Amino acid sequence: MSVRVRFAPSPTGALHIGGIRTALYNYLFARKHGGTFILRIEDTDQNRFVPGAEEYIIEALKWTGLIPDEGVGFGGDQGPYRQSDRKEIYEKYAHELVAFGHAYYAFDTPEELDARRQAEDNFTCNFRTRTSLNNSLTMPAEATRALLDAGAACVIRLKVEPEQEIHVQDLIRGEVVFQGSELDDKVLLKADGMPTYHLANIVDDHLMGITHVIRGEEWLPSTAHHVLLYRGFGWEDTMPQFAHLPLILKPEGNGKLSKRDGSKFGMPVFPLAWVAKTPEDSFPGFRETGFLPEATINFLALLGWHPGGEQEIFNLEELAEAFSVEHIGKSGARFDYEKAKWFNQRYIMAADNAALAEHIRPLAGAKGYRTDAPFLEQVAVLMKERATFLPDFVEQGYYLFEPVRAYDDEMIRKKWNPALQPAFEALIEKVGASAPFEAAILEEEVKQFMHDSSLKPGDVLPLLRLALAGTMKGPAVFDMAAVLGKTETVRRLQTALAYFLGK
RNA sequence: GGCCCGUUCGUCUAACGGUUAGGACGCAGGAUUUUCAUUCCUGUAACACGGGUUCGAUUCCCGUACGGGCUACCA
Repeated sequence: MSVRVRFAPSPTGALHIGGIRTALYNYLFARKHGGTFILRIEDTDQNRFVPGAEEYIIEALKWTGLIPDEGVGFGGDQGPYRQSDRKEIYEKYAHELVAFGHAYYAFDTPEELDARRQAEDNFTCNFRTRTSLNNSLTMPAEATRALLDAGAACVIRLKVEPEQEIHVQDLIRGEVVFQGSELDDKVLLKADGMPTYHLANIVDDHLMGITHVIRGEEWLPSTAHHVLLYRGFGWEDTMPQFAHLPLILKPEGNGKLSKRDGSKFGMPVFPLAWVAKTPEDSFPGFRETGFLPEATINFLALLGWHPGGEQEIFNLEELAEAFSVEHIGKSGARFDYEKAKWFNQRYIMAADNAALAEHIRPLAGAKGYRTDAPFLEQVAVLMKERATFLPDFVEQGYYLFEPVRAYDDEMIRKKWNPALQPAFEALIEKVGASAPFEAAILEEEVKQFMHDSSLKPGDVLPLLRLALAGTMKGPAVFDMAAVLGKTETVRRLQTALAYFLGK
């Protein structure tokens, strides 16, 4: 049987970076086994629905290159893939489960249950308490019928039998055992007619032929209920295999990575920016911070998984080839932003100049800079070994696009000397006469000039660099000069000389 | 509180009874580059603790501690 896996997020807001990792592992598993990767939208909670969240999820998957084979926005013949479009299906199955004797109608209102929770410690709906609640188990059949016919608000709950052990074979954790007596009677169908996660999940996974459920560890405790549902429906023989992923933890301190950590540590924890009504609720993503999607994926893949061996850099195909559930770690992985930056730097360095130029174009355009490909490719060549993020090309390397904004006065004080003026003027003349204006030739000429005028490289080169870039950081001086062109180079030398003299 | 899961350098991890416990990030030092970065060397640092099992435990079992998750008509 061919592998079918699904990524099933809820459109309750921006998709967390941990969600992307879950999608990634599902994607890799599907690719590895020649299977199918499905996107299913789990929007059964109408109260938590957030407009734009579904679009965000789809865009995030597209950005990272984790393209589903089937799903909302991606076609497929096992749909609909949005749970709110499948409401009647769940209702039918829920009632069927009641008929089978594995579920029951419960008429207790949320308020009544809350009252019991207040009054009793550890109150929960289970085999013990259901005998003292209002449901089709405790009420005469006619009374239940009457309430149902009258349209009384009610939910359908799973009837968990206490005298049983539920064994879950987890691909990552091995066998996990739960006692039936410890499990609560989970709501399957809510009063509004919508299913809960538990019901919808099992019905959809079964109907969609899902073979492996790869999801976050937070689902491990409820997996026992899920097994009971498969059993109740008589689907246990085709029940998918489970793999519960370790969570992504905060960079420091306790707990799992949260939205707050993003602003707290000044780093993205979402793939894409989220634009909300207020700035406080908006935040940038990996994309806007200037991460390459390939680097983001590589970083995420290794957060909780490693194939063994000493390779660190993997593209998507290599990841899919190397992927195996057995190598997924069991413990939570701390989000290591330094490592994420390292990956990005590596990917920028290794990137094709033309591709980098395309990434730089919108950033340059936003600042009103030149955006022609030949020029941007030259910028890429000069800056790629110095950039951690994409915006670094136009921010750190701004002087390649516009005149020097500020000079490093400290350095000028060290290197400039009024006695140098004649030599500097002669140098400007020399540079202005250089042709063709190329880095290697220019370098040769300037070296000859230094030799002829008995000047040391340390006397001249730093000043040249200061004149062109204003700072001591940056690409080789002659490379910069070549990219700037003769006219601009000479202009900057003159401007700088005037500035030096004014000091 | 109850249930479930976990625990190797600061961080991500390798190891699947016998290793000088390996790699990567970070950090520190050095070389190259008369800038920065890159590159290349070197160094730093870990088997949570206590019992077993075994000729031998980081590795298997039990317990403790610590961490995490779940405990909604949320997913």
